[in-house]
Amino acid sequence: MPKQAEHGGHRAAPVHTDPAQVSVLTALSAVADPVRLQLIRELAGSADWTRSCGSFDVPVGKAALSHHFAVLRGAGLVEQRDEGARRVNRLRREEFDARFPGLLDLLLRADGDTG
Amino acid sequence: MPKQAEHGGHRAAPVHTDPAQVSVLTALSAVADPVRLQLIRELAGSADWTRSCGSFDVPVGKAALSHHFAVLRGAGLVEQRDEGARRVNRLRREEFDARFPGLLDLLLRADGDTG
DNA sequence: CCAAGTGTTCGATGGGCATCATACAGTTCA
DNA sequence: TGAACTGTATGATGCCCATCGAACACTTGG
Repeated sequence: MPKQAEHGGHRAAPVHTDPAQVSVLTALSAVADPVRLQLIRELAGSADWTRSCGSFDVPVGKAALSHHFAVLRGAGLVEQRDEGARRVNRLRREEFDARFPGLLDLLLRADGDTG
Repeated sequence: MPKQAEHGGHRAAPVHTDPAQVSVLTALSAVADPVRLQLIRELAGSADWTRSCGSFDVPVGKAALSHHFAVLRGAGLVEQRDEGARRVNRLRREEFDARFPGLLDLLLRADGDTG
């Protein structure tokens, strides 16, 4: 039978930050990076909990990728959950938008230019 | 009589960038800095063309300050005009807001925390 | 005409961050 | 059980950027 992550599981759960207690500067710095911007946009185009970390088309190695997701978590932008061997993601739309109204919309609508 | 900056003046006019052709990443990077954020906020609290570059209460030398204003110009956030020996500033509220709706409001309203 | 004030430019410096390669820890499946 | 896969942790590296000091250009007022 597939293991169900009983009694917490053996893996270290990802540390999350409540968007409510994220500073403006932290949020802006998190978002002012081409790779992370791409991650956010790609994530926004997918249903919640359907994208594992490795499933993003990003020109960096997996170590850097892991780092970027940590930054996004620290900015309250992304929530992660372990699902077997994979770690799946969810964009914290409403919570983040409550803290920084309009910012997420801006990133997702801004003419697609990332340069 | 006071000299009126006739026929263009001898000083190099500041180079401006139209907000309409500023990339999202450029705008975010410009704004994701504590000193520049403070400049924007202070500038937003003053009437247009009333603040010279040196009049801001910022913990950096004048060389760095000059650099920061250049970045803000390059992001389409600030317009500058020479007025005698001083260079006075104006926040390009409407133009910038037309390109990045809500971003400026976000910076100015975001709970005053800059950390 | 000279001194004081304002701002830019230049070169150098330091720190932070993005990245990588490697090693490691869990998970899945044959 | 062992090989393949997914992601994290660590140390090293390189680069970008914020900062500074100093020199320079221009303006203003004595």
